[in-house]
Amino acid sequence: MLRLLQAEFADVTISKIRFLESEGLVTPGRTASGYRKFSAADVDRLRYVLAAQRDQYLPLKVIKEHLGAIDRGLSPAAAGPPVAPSSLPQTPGQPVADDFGAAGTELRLTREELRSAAGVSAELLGELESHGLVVARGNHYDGDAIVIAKVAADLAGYGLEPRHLRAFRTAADREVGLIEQVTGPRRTEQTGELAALTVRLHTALVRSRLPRP
Amino acid sequence: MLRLLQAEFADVTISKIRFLESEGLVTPGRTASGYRKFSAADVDRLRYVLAAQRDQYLPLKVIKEHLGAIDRGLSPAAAGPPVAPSSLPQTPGQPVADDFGAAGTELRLTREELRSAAGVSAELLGELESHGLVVARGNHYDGDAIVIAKVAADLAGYGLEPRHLRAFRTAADREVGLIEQVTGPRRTEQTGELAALTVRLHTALVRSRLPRP
DNA sequence: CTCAACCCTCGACCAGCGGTTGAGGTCCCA
DNA sequence: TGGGACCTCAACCGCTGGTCGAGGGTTGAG
Repeated sequence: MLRLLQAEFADVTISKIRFLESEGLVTPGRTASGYRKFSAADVDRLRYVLAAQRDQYLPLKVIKEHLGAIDRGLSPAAAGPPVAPSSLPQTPGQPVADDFGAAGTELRLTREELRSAAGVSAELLGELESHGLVVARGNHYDGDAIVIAKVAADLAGYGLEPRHLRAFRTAADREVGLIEQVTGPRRTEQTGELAALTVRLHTALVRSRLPRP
Repeated sequence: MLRLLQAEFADVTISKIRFLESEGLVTPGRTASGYRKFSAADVDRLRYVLAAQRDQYLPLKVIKEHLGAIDRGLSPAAAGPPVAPSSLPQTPGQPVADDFGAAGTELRLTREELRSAAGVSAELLGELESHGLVVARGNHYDGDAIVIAKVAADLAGYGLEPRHLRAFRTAADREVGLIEQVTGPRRTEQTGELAALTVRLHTALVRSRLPRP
């Protein structure tokens, strides 16, 4: 069976297969005396693993998850290729990464810098400020303001204007209030962790309540 | 510009970017005094690199080839996912993390499976249900329920119990209500996009309102 | 029964990737 | 003119994905 796979994958060795087994990617049967006995299904599985490594460069951890998904009757989500650069309208992107750790020095943008970084009109920005969505700290704005302004601009494209977004502000305020009740008003190690958790909770709740596809 | 990318990719650091430059993946301009000066195109390029790493697990060597191909006007060959072994019932995948795209077949877990997947006590799960945080759909639970239950368990470690989390439920309901006002009660292409946007808005708002480090 | 050719396990070791760290120095503007 | 942000370069590091070898059992041909 080793020869069989070697026909297809040049660099497979016994030790590699043993290693893959030790990582839980295959679990061949055993003979009475302890020799491995590979079924056709085991060989298919190995083929899948080796192909995923060679052709998709996937790390074993991810391949293992895929196999797990396949076992449970799902098919692994194959992330498409990222959007090529130099196509400018990048805005509708991934949700913001859940990083609430202590950022280094904060970005300090002037109002004009913020406007151009987010690509929003002065008018929209004004509205966002008057509804308390974007706030300046001593006449400078930080990186979150960029994200907020960009998203607000996108939402405007769906007919949602700043005034419709006030509820988000109050929800966020309440969320932060809750966090501060737990960790106190000063920023600590826990503050970021807690924020990451609550935001995850929020995200999952929203998703779970969306109409089913 | 570092902060700009950090909004999208949590773990980018200055040293990482310098490393990427040393590997020839970006070549930002320099000021007279030797400081790096990143053009919008450079930032796009970095975005591409980081997205490829995070979402496709591509090694830098491969990403570099892709970039080279793009520069020469080609589009990078994206290897499709390998053929699944032993062709089990192929159903579209489980939504990963913050993916609001049209999920295919949902995960369907029994209560007990959910409990063990999330690692929570029957008691906690009961409370979560009675507060409407976790809901069964015809006595099965989906993947979001796992996330919700796990996070709730973590939050319990901070003294936040299910009853403290009701506000999250109502906030999520309102958010979904708003989305449905725009896209209608049926799930469409837009529903997911809009949800991703609002969740991003929420996240950025929370972060912006956290006490400064 | 014996011997060669396999197979097993387990722990030590290893190379490369993808960065991080720190020392030593420059730049710049408040 | 002080301090914070930036520079370079070399050393270091942790993790992944294995390989190697010692020590020992199994199998089948002769």
